[in-house]
Parts: sequence; structure tokens; C-alpha cells
Amino acid sequence: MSISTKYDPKATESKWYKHWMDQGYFQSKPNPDKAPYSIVIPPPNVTGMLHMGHMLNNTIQDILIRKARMEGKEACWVPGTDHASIATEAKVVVMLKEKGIAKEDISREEFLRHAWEWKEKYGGIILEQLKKLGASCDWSRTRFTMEEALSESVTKVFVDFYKKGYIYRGKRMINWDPEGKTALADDEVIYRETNAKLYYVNYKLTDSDESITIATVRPETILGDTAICVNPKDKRYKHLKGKKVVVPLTDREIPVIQDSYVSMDFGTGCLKVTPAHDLNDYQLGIKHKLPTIDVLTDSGKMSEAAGIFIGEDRFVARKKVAAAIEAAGQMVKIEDYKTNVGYSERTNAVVEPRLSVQWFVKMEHLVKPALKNVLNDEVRFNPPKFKNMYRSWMENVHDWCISRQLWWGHRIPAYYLPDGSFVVAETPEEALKLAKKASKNKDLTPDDLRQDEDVLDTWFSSGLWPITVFDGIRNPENEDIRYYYPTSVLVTGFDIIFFWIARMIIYGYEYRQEKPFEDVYFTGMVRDSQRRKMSKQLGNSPDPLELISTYGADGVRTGMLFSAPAGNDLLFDVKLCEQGRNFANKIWNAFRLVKSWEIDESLDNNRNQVAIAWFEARFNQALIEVEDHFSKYRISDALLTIYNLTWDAFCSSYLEMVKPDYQQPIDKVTCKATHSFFKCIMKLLHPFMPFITEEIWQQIRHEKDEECVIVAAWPKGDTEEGRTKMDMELIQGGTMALDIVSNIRNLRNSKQIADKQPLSLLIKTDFSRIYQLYDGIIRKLANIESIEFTDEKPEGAASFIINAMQGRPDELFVPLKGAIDIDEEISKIRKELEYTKGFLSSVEKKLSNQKFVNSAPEQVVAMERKKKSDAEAKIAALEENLSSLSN
RNA sequence: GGGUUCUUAGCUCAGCUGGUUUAGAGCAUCUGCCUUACAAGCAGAGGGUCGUAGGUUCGAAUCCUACAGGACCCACCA
Repeated sequence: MSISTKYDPKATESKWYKHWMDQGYFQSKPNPDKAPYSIVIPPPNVTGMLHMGHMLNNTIQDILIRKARMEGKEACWVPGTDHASIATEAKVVVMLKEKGIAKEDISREEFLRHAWEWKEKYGGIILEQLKKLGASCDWSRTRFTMEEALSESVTKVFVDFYKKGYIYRGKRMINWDPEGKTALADDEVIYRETNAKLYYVNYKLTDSDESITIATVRPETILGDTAICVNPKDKRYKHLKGKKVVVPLTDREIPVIQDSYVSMDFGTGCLKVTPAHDLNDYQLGIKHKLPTIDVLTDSGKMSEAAGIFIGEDRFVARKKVAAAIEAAGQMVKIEDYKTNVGYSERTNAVVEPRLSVQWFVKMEHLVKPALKNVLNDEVRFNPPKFKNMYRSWMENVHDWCISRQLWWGHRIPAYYLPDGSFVVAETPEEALKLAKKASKNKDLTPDDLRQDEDVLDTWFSSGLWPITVFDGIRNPENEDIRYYYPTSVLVTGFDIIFFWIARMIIYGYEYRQEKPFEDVYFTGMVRDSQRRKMSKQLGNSPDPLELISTYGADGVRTGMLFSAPAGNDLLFDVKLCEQGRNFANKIWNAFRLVKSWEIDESLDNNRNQVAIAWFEARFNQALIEVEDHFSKYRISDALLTIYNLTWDAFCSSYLEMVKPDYQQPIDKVTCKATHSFFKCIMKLLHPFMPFITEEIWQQIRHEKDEECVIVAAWPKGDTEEGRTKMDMELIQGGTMALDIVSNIRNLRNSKQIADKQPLSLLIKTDFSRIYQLYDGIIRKLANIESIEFTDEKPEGAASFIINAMQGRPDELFVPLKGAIDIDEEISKIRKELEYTKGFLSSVEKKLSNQKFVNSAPEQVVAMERKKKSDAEAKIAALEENLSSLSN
């Protein structure tokens, strides 16, 4: 029976995923005998499709959760999706439009029915896709931010915030998305530099022929001007005090006011004031008691109040207003101009500042513990550089606008009375009670109350995610929340540090007096190999499922991880996946070799003693390194360490050391040790490559081993004092042996000597014991037929120098009858001599410096002295060699 | 405009509070091999005066200053 030389992921992936599910290995429940390790998934949007960002993010979470599970912790990864209010609503609107249904024409209830249908149909897709990746989530705990329990919790929090005075309703200047027809929070606006025009427009004074010129990029808002403002110190405009001007294209007269807010050196030094459409103008308007004229509708068209161009889109109106002003002879000039324009994070529409009544959360008080506990590392940010970003935001945070003029979302639990006042309550029944009390009108009926039409910002609810997935708002004392909260780590992109992370921390301290997670692991952005963002337009965003089907889930997972340090962008290239797939294949073939072995009881069980001891030491060394990397969330480095251990130390070195000749049997001890090593490697690799490791585990596991590698115990390092020292000796010895092998192979390469042709080795050393230990290994790996010790340099031999134990340079010779080119040999030695002399002189320079010897630590000086004597010994050996060759 | 951060081999990055050889890794490159675990492989090799200029120090990729270039965050003067 031969097994294919190519590993086939398709044959294993669904099989083992199903098996894990059937065995319930992903499921978790509170267990007082185990330490909890919990992760809540950053819930993807219900409308979302799996993209490379999700792939990276969820692979890291899966690695962490699988490792914790193997370490014997009660590992719980809670999956779920986010209703994503504005994004989903936008998609549903488009979907309805395609069916010929306009949102305006249907009722709220009808719309929501369509939205829920959509959610049922598409909402689970992304989670199904995660299963293909191998994500070991506890699917029985799948949550959705708008399911009943979570919605109730959100309402409860709103009411509680309101009672505590953190929430208020007020008329403010907010960011308006004319596409989504809703208010946005400040951080939902993205500013981008945009090419625009700066229009210089003349306003005529009422009492003279004089005009004054203002500059604006939004001429359509001229129709909403209610003043002209100049700096009181500006001599050019002193005479305008108390005068009036006529708004162009209208006969409206507005005053010229004075305020130091206006800078004299920008534009013309005259500012048109439009309190309805600019935050700063709004504040000027309040200060100077100016009227407000809102010239735009909720969809960004000119309103009745504009007087002209009613119903035109603001950008069309902009051109028409400009043209009309030009026609009226009031346009002075038009310049090209670059300005920052705000775009809606979700719909990409140009955001308009707009005055409206909205709900806000006061942030000042809430922010305090959330800021403090990040700065003092109570919540650890990895990498910590994001603390600065977090801090600057938290210190300058404004009140948070939480109401959205949408239907898909958590409806605001405020109820209006006929007289216009309102009450806030968790249920309509409660609201009625409160309303009766407040209005002193016992005859109020449910029909008299009208619930607020708006819904809440998505982040108002997703900020509660780490609490609500464990039902910690409604039942603060339940077993789950007490056991799993705070969660162990949050893995997410830094782009949602304010939207989400900050808010989770805020809610955490408000409702549990405790952080929501111990650590935050920030992933970078996934970009293409040219550092461009992944986008549909560029076509540089690979389909994750296709990648998985081509390279296998394990291949894609490791491929991504090969190059993804925390906080750094991942420059994705399919070559990485290829590397991952090749790695899986390498493991597969090592497995084929080991599996093919047959034991012969009569063989010498001690033949590979040194190789086994060496690899064990090497494994422990790698394990210590891996643990260190994991403790610092250096997942890529951990993988690379295991990759090198597997490929170089295990496959290239250890297996070559111990493997018997073709179709020859193996001794029992070596076979057992190798199986054991292989299984340990499968364990280390399992978090990264769950499928192939499970497949192999199943084929080589012993009866006494755990049934699945997913629940196998994570290897424990032997880190005792004596043991570690022993390890280092073995590792150094092995390194030396491999160094000799490599030198001989190099020799073969340069002299074109076939690997099959055996060679002899002569060693000139005072430490023959250490060479004797590795005798068998050197013979086998370098095809050496005899190893002897000598005091003399033999005739016609190639030579090289090895730093054996304690750094002592020993000279090794390979006799090559007639194959030696003396000149070449001499120039090689001269080159090395030159380098060593250069090195020696740099060391001597240091040592001859009295200040260095006096002020450097003893250890450093001792090290330099040793370097010096080593180099001198090496030079002596080289020179002796050289003179014997020259003779 | 304010702030953070980065610049080390062709590419992506390690290099922690300055001192174990005259700087490491992975990938890529080059040379030779279809050697019965693996050509998705094996063996070997080459490649960097650590952005520039100063400074501190016995000693600087590592600390300080300036400059150049890049990234990001915040603010948003019409």
C-alpha cells in the first residue's frame, strides 16, 4: 500500500471538522476545576462575506483557543454576527429596489419583515465559511446582536444610562448622511482630501454701491446665509460695522457682524455665516443670535427654504448657483482648491453638517476608567503603540450621537406623550405607567404614546458584546458571565479601536466594574504584495474559499501567519499559501517515512542514542522559544520556530541521522522515540494546522494517547536547572556535528565529488571525546568511511576549521588523492586568514584601550579576551597549514 | 496645524533597557542534483559600511539632535 507523495487536504478537512463537532470538542461550559480561557469573536456583519481580513483575524483566534484547549484550559470561543444597522439596511433597500419596492412606499413593519428574511437567508453564510477555515467556535453559543436576549439587554442599558443622566436628547449640529438619511457619529465620518473650487462672490451693501467679497467652496449654502462676519481688528472692514448686505440671488438683507473667530489672512478675510450647515457657523450663530435657514432636505436636495433650485441635488445646485451668480455679475473669480471633505463611513456619501434633534451619550464620566486602565496596562494592548492613539481619542472625545434615522436596529425606548414630552422605559407597559404619572393623566391609553422612530447606533449594542453573549446585563450573577468574564483576549483590527474597543472597555467598567478582556491583539490590514488595499475594483482580493480549496485550510492559515506580526499589515501573496501548502506536504512525507518503518527486535537499541538525545534537547529549546513568543503574542515567530524545528531539525537533520537504509527495519527504541517526537511536533503544530495534524495523529497515535490531537495535552518543557545545561551541551555538540557535515558537503560540491563516494576524515584536536560522540552521525550524513585523529597535517588534503566545545578551533582534513588544487586551497586559507586577522585587530584595539578595560563589565572584557585567544589559535593553525601547503 | 511611529540583505521583518565573534530569519536569487519519505524536494553558495549628517560613550543598528523620505491617528480656516 503506497500513500500519495502529495498531501490531499480535501480528503481530511471536512472529515475531521465533522468529527470534532460530533465529539463536542468545541463546546464549553463553566468548569471550576479548570481555568477559563474565553474569546468573543468580533461579530462580522450579517450581510458580510468572508474576506482576507476575517481569515487572518479568525485564524489567530483559532490558534489561541486551540492552544488554550490543549493546555487544559476551559476554552470557549463565542461566535456570532452583528446586525450592522446602516450597512444592512442599505443592502436591504437595494434588494427591495431590485424587486421594484421603494422603502418609502412600505411600512416599517413590512420593511423589517423583508430585513429579517434577508438575515435568515444570508446571515449565516459567513459563519459557515469560518468552519471551512477550521474555526473551533462553540457554535451552540452563536449569538446575534438583535436576538431577543441581546435586544432586551440593549434596551435595559439605554434606560439605565438615561436614568443615570448619561443620555440626553437635544438639538445639535450633527453629521448627516444624505444617502442613508440618518445622523452619524463623529467617528463614522472619514475625511479625504478632495479637489474642489473656491468661489469668490460679491455681496452688495444695502446703502452704497460697495461690495464685499467672500470665498466659499459651497456656494449653494449662500441661500442659507444669515450674516457676514469680519474680524473686529481688520482695518479693511472697520467701516462695515452695523451695515447690511444683500444675499446674492435673493433680496434678503443680512447684517455684517464682527468676531475674532475670523482669520484676517485667509481668503478675503470675510466669512459668510450659514448656521444651519457648518459647525463653526452654528456656534457663531448662537453667539450672535442669528437665525438659522436650513436649505437642504434630508436627502441632500435644496429645500423650500432655499427659495430657488428647490428639489435639486446639492451638487447640481452648486453649479447652478455659481452660474447664476456669474450671470448676475457677482462672481469675482473661481480657483481650484483642495479641501478635506467628510464621507460617510458606510455609504460613502458626502456628509452634510446638519442641525437636528438627536440622542446623545455624555462621555466625560464614562471615559475615565476606560482610559486609566489602558494606560496602566490593566488592559494590555499588543503592540502597545496603539495606547497613544487610544489616549488621544479618549482625552478629546465629544458626546456620542447614538440615534439613527433607520429602521433596522434597536429601537430607542423613548415614548412621546401627546403634549410632546417623553418618558424612557424598557417596555410600552412601563412607559404607560410612567407617562400617567408624569402627566398626571390617568386616562392615557397605549395609543396615546408614540415610540421614538429612531434606532440606536450599531456600536451602542456591539460595545456590550462581551457581556451580552454571556447574558450579563439581564442576569449579572449568572454562571457563564461570572466564569468567562473578563475574556482572555480580543483579536481585532486597530481600525475599530474607537468604534468598538473603547466602547467595550467603557461598558465593561460601567456594568461589571471590570475590563472586558485581558489583552487586545491588534491585527494589521491585509494588503496585496504592492501594499495596496484589497478591493473589488482592483481585483486584488482573493476569494478565501477558493484559496482554501487550492492550498488547503492549513496551507492558507500558515501562509498568512508566516508574515503577520501583530499590528503590522499583512502583505498577502498567494506565494505565502504555496509555502504553507509545501510545508504541509513536507510534514506529510516525513509521516510517510516514519509510518513505513518496521521494527526488528534484534537490532541494537542504542544505535541512535545521541541523535535521540540531541533532538530531545533541540525540541525543548524550540518549545521554550515558542512559549516565549506566545506569551508576547508573537504568533508569526512562534510558527517560524516550529517551522524550523520541523523542517530543519526534525526532517533534514534528525530523520536523516536515524533513518535506516531503504526497506531496512529499525530498532525499537529509535522507532518509539521518533513516533513520540512526531506526535509532539503534531501537537505544537495543531493550533496552526489543525487538519493535517489530526489526520496524522489518528494514524500514528498509540492506544494510550488522547483520541484526538485537538484535545491532546500541550507538550511541557523540561526547564530544570541541570537539565537545561545538559540540553545546551547536546545542542552545541549537534550544531558542531552538523557544521562538520555541512563543510564536507560543501567540499563535495566545490570539488564535484559525488555524495555516493565515501571520504575519510582526519581531525587534529585535544578533545577527541566530543567527536567520538558524534562519530556515527557524521559518518552517515556526510558519507564518511573513516574518522581518525592526527597530530600532523596530512599530504594532499582539503582542510577546514571547526569551533568545537569551548570555542576551541580544531582543524579537520579530508584527504583527496590528487583532487587537491594547491593554489585554490592556499587562496581559500589566505582569505580566511585575512578575515580572522581583521577580526583579531578589532578585538585587540578594544583590549588595548585602557578605558574599555576599566569601564566595561568584567564579563564583557573576559569575552573579548577569549575572542582574542581563539582568534590567535585559529590564525596559528591557518598559518601552519599555509606553510605546509607552500612547501 | 498637533501627535504617534517607521526607515536593517531584492522583498517582508527580528534585533528587549548600548557590549557572546566584523548584524540575523523567512521568502526570493544563483550553482549542482529526478539520491527509493518528499522536485510542493535535496545539497551548497552569494547578498547589508543598519535612511543622511552630527553628537553622547571606552563602545551605537540600539541613546540624543537635526535633516530627508514613508505610514498612520486627531483636528478641519470658510
